[in-house]
Amino acid sequence: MFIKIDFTSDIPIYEQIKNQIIEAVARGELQNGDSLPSIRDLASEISVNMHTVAKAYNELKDMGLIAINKKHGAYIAVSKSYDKEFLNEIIKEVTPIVAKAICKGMNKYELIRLIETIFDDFGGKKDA
Amino acid sequence: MFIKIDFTSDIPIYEQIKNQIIEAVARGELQNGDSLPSIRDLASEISVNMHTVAKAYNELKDMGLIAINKKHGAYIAVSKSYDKEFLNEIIKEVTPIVAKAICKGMNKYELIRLIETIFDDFGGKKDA
Amino acid sequence: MFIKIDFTSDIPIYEQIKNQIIEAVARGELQNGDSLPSIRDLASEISVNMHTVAKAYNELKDMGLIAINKKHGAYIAVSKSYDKEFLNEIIKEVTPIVAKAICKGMNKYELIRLIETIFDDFGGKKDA
Amino acid sequence: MFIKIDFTSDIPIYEQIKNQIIEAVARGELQNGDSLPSIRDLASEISVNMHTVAKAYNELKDMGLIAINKKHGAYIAVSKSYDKEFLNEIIKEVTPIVAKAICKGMNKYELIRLIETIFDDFGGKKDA
DNA sequence: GTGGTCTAGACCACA
DNA sequence: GTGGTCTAGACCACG
Repeated sequence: MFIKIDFTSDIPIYEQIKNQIIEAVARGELQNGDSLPSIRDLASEISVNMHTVAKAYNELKDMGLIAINKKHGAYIAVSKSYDKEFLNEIIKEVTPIVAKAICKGMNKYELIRLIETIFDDFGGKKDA
Repeated sequence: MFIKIDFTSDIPIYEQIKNQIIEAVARGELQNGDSLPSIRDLASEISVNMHTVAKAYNELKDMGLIAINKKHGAYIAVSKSYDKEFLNEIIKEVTPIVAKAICKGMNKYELIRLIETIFDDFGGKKDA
Repeated sequence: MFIKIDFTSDIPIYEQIKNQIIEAVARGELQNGDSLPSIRDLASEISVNMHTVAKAYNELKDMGLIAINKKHGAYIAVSKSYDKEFLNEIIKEVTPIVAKAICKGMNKYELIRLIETIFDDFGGKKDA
Repeated sequence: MFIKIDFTSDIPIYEQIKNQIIEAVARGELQNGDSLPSIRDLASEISVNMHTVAKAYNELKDMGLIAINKKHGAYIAVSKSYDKEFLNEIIKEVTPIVAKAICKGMNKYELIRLIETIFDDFGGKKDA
């Protein structure tokens, strides 16, 4: 499986798992219907506890990115729609980063270029 | 003072202090040489522990945003220059957010517009 | 057959089957004597395990909604009478929902209107 | 403390904790700002594991009923507003119960009386 | 075989 | 002293 944990990072393990799955979906590597490894399988593969993987999966479920059931385990099921609440969340997350960039003298076009590059690295063709 | 803590948020208090100071600098409200309240004053004003304010100030110092000395206390001392390391940090922070936005169906131009708006809200004139 | 399973839901499948049959009876679509599909037929139709359908049927039998025999299979056999025990069960189920609604600021008349609407959607004429 | 767990019930312990707190809020016994026992205290008091209480508290937080922070622990912080999503959730929960009642021959007015009684038991004066 | 719940006990960050 | 994260290992319900 594609997930790599950095045990020295101060980002919680479950967050790392979550992020890597989100990024795989953004990259198009995981598509609707694709199934994720079972909680126990992934846990043993990356040498973490079952509960840690379970927490990641549950938060992905809450985000509307995957569905979980006992028959098929966890699989990608993206509900593609962003509401005002989601936008506010994004804004809250991005604002301090933008502020930091401004403080360090980054200008608008440099920042936008950066975002664009990151976006395109996910396979921006989809939206070109 | 301009700092408002949301004790309900799950962003740590020291992080909230840090962010609000960063944002005040980005907005131009705080400029090089402006002095920050003393640790004890700010702590008592916003009803938090001195350690908490100290932690925020120390991290701001490490970021190169403020300087601290016994004579003048803490004051803004921005070194407006970003190196590759800083860029990598920004990228690491922004990447999962961009991925999340893509998963939820946001396209590149919507995302860029969002960033632009946030940027401009800080008083983008400086860099236009 | 009229049953649709949502494999994404976290309501167990056997519960979904049960609920949909109960609701069909409430709507009057299924009436006393009407026969239900055989366990294997329904199972294959909605692509679930036979055990799952059997569990749903058994619970419906325990509720006094259907009867099962080898000759006719499962058929609707409602005993329209509720005792104190049934009332207590209903109360236990409804209480936390009412409490939640109150916490969220719903008032009595809003709640009652909601229940009335749900009731009428089942074809309230029968009891008006 | 007021929480009583039924270890023989098939309702998960964390759900029982959640419900009892919701009901205490609905009854007005717990009001905005009132603090809940710390996770560990409540856990030891009702003889369950820390994590079980933590799960209950976290779900209450997600529901917008309590806030949690390290300074004050958990305390009531109701966000009183119900949106369409909340209504849909209530409807989904109530519908099968109403259907069951109809099947058993309950009529609309009996059902409404029942709901009214439950509502009033929470101290309906607030909304009279 | 799948996830869900629960326990016991540990360590850490925040305040 | 508070909650947050993580581990190890158990039992159960669902399918």
